[in-house]
Amino acid sequence: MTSSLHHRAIDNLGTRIISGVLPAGHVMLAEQLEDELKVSRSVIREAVRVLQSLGLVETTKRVGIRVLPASRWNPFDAQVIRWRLASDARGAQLRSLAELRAAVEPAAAELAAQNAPAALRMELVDVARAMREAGNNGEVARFLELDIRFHSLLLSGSGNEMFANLMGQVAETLTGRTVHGLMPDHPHQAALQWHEDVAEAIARGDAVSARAASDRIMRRTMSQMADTWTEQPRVFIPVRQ
Amino acid sequence: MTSSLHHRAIDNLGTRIISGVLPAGHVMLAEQLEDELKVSRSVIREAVRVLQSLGLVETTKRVGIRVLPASRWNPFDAQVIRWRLASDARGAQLRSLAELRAAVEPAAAELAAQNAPAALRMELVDVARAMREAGNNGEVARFLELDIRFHSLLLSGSGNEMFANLMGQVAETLTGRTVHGLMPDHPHQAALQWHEDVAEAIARGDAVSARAASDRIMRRTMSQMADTWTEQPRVFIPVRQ
DNA sequence: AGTTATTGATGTCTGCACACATCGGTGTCA
DNA sequence: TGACACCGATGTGTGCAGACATCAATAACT
Repeated sequence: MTSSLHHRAIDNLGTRIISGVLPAGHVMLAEQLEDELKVSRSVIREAVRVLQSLGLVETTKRVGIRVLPASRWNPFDAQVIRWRLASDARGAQLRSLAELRAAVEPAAAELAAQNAPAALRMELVDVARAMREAGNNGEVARFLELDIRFHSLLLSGSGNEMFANLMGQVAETLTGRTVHGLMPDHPHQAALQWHEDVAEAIARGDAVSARAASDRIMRRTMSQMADTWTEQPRVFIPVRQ
Repeated sequence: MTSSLHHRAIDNLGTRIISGVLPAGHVMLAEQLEDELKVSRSVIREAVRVLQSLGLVETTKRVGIRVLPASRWNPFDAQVIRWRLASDARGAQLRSLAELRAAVEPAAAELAAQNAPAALRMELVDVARAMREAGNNGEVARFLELDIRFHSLLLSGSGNEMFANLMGQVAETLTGRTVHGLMPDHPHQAALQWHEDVAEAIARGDAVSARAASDRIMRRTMSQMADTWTEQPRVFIPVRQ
């Protein structure tokens, strides 16, 4: 299960590294981790190997297990994102995800207008119309469900597996926004209209209009959230020489 | 080193899974992999744990190690990308990366104009000017080097670690384009000008112009490459219910 | 200063006990 | 007779313990 010793060891170490409790440069010994987590060597070793593949640690003979700086972490890994969302860097992570989404969704809309399967285009139109209904009726939970489905269909319909992979993060973002009460009970008519515009443009294969409408949604979303993360420190990843 | 038994086991299995030699649904046994790769159980177990975290396999008691479909692979993992570039799906992977880059770079330019450190802005201008010089003189190798640095600085300067993480992939893309002779010895003047436009807009904090100029570069790049991957099959990732 | 020996950590291998999902047999009931 | 629920055998991953191999940082030596 997800609560095997292996997964618990990964989560324990990953949480402590990303939260900063175990800072970059900190060196640990496998043996020390064994009695700290009360597990055997194989559990520690398998966990360390996974953390290594995520860029969280590196192992050196004669030295031990060294924690790597944040610039080495794989920022696209779902688990890394989850750990960051649970840390002090939550705001910065949300901003990064929002910026990525704002960049990707209009491109995905353009591609979906060119490539999406017919069934997906039709469902997109249906979902956009259902969103208006749920939004006008103040059905918050149903609106969230439809909103997630709309944006998932959009990303999936792009035919770009990297775009599609962002479905999970988008769903978490939208859910978080609703749970934290940042969504009005009755979404703005303009936003509802733009969703329908995107769906209909994709349905008729109008890539330019699809991108434009999606871009409007994203710009509005970004400007709404901008003040949430004012003054979140930015992490600049150095350019390797 | 990277040629430890552990890494070789990961590479062996990863290559075979992503190339399709080991198809989705195929079930392997840890013991069988031991004598197939002539390594011990611990090596196999640690390798399988890593492949599991990449979404390439899942393990089930009483069943074995099952290969997962491509829709479960982590498309952002550098190793997965490398394996795909070495497989039949090379064209599709290059297209996905190009589409992602086309979506991200203009957004990165916009953010860099707002957030980049002063030193980075100045270097960006210098690099853009050096690119023109190297391009006009037909110094292909130097131009490639500067091109990589320019786009790396841009992504880094955005202050978004996800954007910055694409530096490696962009470098590989640009290098591949040059190595495969898809780049003219003397880059077009318009492209050189747009690079300077991006740099200068970022230098003066003009986010709108920076995005517009970057967008022109990306649109040109995409239209140049579009015919390279015509008829590459697209992978549609299903929306989870 | 350069070279060699030591040492201590990860890397690799192996045998064992345990947990538990699957499968097939058995018994019960309609 | 047939369908179904139960239950134990089986096989596989999971976790553990101990050993030796390997290699690089450091110390010792020339």
